[in-house]
Amino acid sequence: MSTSRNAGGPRQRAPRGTLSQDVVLKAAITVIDTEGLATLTIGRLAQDLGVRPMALYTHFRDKDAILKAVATELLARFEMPERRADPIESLRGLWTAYFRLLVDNPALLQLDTFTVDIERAEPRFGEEIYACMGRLQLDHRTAVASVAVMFRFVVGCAVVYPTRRAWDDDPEHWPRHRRSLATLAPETYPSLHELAHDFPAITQDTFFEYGLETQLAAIAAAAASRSPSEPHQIAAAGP
Amino acid sequence: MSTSRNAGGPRQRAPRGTLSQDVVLKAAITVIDTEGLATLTIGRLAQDLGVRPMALYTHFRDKDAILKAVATELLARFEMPERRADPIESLRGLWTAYFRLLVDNPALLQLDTFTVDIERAEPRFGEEIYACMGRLQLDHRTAVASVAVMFRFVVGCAVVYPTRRAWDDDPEHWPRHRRSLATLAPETYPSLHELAHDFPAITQDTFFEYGLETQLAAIAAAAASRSPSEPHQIAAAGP
DNA sequence: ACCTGAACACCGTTCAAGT
DNA sequence: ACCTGAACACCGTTCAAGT
Repeated sequence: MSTSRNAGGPRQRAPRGTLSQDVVLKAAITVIDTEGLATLTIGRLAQDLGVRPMALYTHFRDKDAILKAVATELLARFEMPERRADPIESLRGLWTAYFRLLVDNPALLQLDTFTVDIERAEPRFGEEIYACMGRLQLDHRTAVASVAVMFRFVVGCAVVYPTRRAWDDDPEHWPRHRRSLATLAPETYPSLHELAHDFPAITQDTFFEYGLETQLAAIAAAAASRSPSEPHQIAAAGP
Repeated sequence: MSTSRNAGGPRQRAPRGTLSQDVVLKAAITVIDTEGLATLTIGRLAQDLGVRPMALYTHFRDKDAILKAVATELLARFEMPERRADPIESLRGLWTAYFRLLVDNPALLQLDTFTVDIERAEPRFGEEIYACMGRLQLDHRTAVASVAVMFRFVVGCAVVYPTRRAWDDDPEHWPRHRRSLATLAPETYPSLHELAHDFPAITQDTFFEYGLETQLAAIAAAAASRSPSEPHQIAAAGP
């Protein structure tokens, strides 16, 4: 099951074709997917590949070059959804796909806040997003600001996701949280104390959807106020 | 100007009272504020304090204990704004203060996504936020979801801030960006290509304000639909 | 009680040497 | 051209020893 190529016993010298950029990259991705970015070291990678650490430097200048390649590879996992007739529906699909990409590949956010900039890394994503904005007849400033806000919201959801995802699965988490709220002095913390009786358990995915819908509604409202006679559903992608 | 206590020449043994939890913590904060979290090492800290690395272990169990103390200290920099008559205005002030905390102390986000949970670390913040929600007569579910969305948006803004802040100050950035958009094929990327002519330069702070206002408007709308006869401005914090 | 030297198990990486 | 051993400059940390 392991990709390790050293079967125990005295270690042999690895044959000449053992490594390549692609093989190293695949091994790195495997480590990241199974055990996380923190466990990815040159030594570990060499061990998995049945090779001495220095062998990797023939194929990559340094660890940073490997990480850059990893980021590109993970970004390529983005699945562009089909374009829908309704631009608001298209936006919903696009941003949800982007959210899923970041949540399913948390290493992307750890690697570099810049590499996560899908608008530049995946021009097709930016094109689709701004095509929707155009179909909604939004001016450039409103379009760019809306995209920036949505981008930051999605990044925030994804950053916070790993620590909080465990709460959704732990049936004791919210009861425990309510109990801790109940211990707060009602005089100094009346509002928090009141929440102790009835604290709604909401999942991470629901939080994302709630914020997504709020933002989509704001965009739809801005579009409606701009072209009141023309509902956004029938706006076509003109020349 | 440096806090270093070794004035060159052969190093003397440091006198007995040199270190304390507080002194180590202050030195750690100084390093983080001036040169960032990445440069904070036990060795560097010891050097700044005119002491051998091992001396630190008398006062902190390990580096992680130092980082925890640092996080607490940085969180304590949060400045609670005055409560306003209008709950929406209060929310604006509270979230802006939180945004400023994260942006001025980027180490907070690097330390741990959990420590950044000011709602728990600073109960007064949570209390003020939910007091506003109560004054707006929002049900618990809407209140919790709105707070969660705003929290994630602020975190996203702060995560993205360091890399993008430099763009605001670089007069060549947006022209360069427009030029790179112009190189895209107009047939495959019509919407991006169109943006090349008129790409609005918007600062990080403006992006935050735009999202903040959108979210506040959504909250005000939810409050208005809940108690149509009672504008939120005059809602009092009664029992 | 507090500071230290020596030593250990890790990192990533350079450089010269093998095949 | 590709893989490797030895060595280096870093990490954080344990442990026994100094004062």
